[in-house]
Amino acid sequence: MTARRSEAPGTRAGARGALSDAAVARLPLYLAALTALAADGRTTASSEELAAATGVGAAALRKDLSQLGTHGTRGVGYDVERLAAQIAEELGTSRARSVVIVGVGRLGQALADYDGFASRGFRVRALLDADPALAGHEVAGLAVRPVDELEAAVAGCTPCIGVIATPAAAAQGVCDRLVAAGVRSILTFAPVVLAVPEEVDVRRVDLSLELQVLAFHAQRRPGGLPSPAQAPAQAPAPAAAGVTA
Amino acid sequence: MTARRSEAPGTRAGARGALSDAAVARLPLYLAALTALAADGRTTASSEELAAATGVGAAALRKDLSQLGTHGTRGVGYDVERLAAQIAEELGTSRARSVVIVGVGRLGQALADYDGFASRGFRVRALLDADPALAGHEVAGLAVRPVDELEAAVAGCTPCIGVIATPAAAAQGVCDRLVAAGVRSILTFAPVVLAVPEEVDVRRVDLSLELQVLAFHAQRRPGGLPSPAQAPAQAPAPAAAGVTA
DNA sequence: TAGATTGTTAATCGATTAACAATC
DNA sequence: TAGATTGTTAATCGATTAACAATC
Repeated sequence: MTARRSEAPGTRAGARGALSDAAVARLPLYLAALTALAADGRTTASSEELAAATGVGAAALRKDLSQLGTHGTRGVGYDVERLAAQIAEELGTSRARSVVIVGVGRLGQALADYDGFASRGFRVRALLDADPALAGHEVAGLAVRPVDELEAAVAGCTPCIGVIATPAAAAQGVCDRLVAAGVRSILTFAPVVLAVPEEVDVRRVDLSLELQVLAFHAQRRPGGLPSPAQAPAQAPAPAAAGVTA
Repeated sequence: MTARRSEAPGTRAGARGALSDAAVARLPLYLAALTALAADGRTTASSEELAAATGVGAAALRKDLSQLGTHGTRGVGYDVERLAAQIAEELGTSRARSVVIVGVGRLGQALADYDGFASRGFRVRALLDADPALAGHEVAGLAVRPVDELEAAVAGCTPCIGVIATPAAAAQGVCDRLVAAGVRSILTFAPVVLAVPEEVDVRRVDLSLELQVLAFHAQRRPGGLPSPAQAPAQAPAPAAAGVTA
């Protein structure tokens, strides 16, 4: 039941190397699709179905799964329950994982009671904020603690994933403390590049980046933005009006 | 869908083809780094500096910028202000862009007053929610409107980027309405694959996906998760002490 | 000029797609 | 068996890196 990744050197070696980063990022998509299928009472699914449900190519999907060491059945497809369990195992999602959130502004609060975390085995163990006014406040069933208690909070949550939802200026300091406290996995929402030791895994979600990419595409779409029919040449909008319908 | 660039037809054409998706996603990083440098009073920056600040390779960065049609100066580097302006222009960030947010739960609220949006030229024009109890409530200076008014709200916000922050079950319906109302760019936080016509650009941010990817890496990290005990083996710091400098 | 650094090409690396033999 | 669908290989495509000539 443990990670059989470092498997016995007898099993057809070479079959599965490490999954590529791109492949790993697709695993949660497969898992979500399988969960939905299972909820519908489906017991098997073909690579084509899963591909359609996830937006991934069928060939890529089959390759990912085979590298996982799964066993679909030729002529039939994959066993929904079994594959879901296998992916969950692979992702470490079958075990509960602990999370500490630093920064309890609106975003931190939103994350604290985000359904998608709990339903995938993530348990928020502590909420920390530098603002003393917030301390004691209850969010998502947890009392917000002063950031001084970061180390203590992390100690009570191994292995711990740290989530940084502070303003950009505070992020590196918080990151340093998390790392010093032993946290090796960090998800940050602060729009800064965090410096960390090599063994620490940082993933960054930049909300405004996504919007900027959309804006880029919109701008060069044929009828998208460039033709400002009624829009004033440069200055786009007064931004004053109430807009109300 | 040739990425027809509108620029003044005189600038050495042919030099830049369409930027790859990967390159486009790096533009906001460059812009942020340049903004930070400008704030520090720096007037020029080399590709090496920008690479270090963004975590991108210097060669890749130079290639991206040259495809943008920029002009750095050999032996000197890039003009910080000028390059920032050029990238902002390219991203459409220099013009204010309008945004409508559907779903005003915690996440929607967090997005509504996220600094990173406003500071990059995104203006939230309307907040919509299906819950009548929320209607009229003020969030980030805007009154929440009933979702019935979606079409009207979109009409008052061209060109409009739609942000979906509803529960998964509601997402496709909202998406359909946005598309019908003319929205071509959608950012969704709902963990479902949205079906849209080809001309609509959808980007999806899946918060739990990021956490799952972190969990995957943690699980196969040498001292990461597999060892159940407190694993002092590799762990560098005791994690107990106050750590205060 | 001498030193620095870009813009660009060629080489490498990796990921996706297509195809099909294996096999349920 | 006949039909379906996997697992895997080979081909394609794209992105990153290295290197260096151009040139400020």
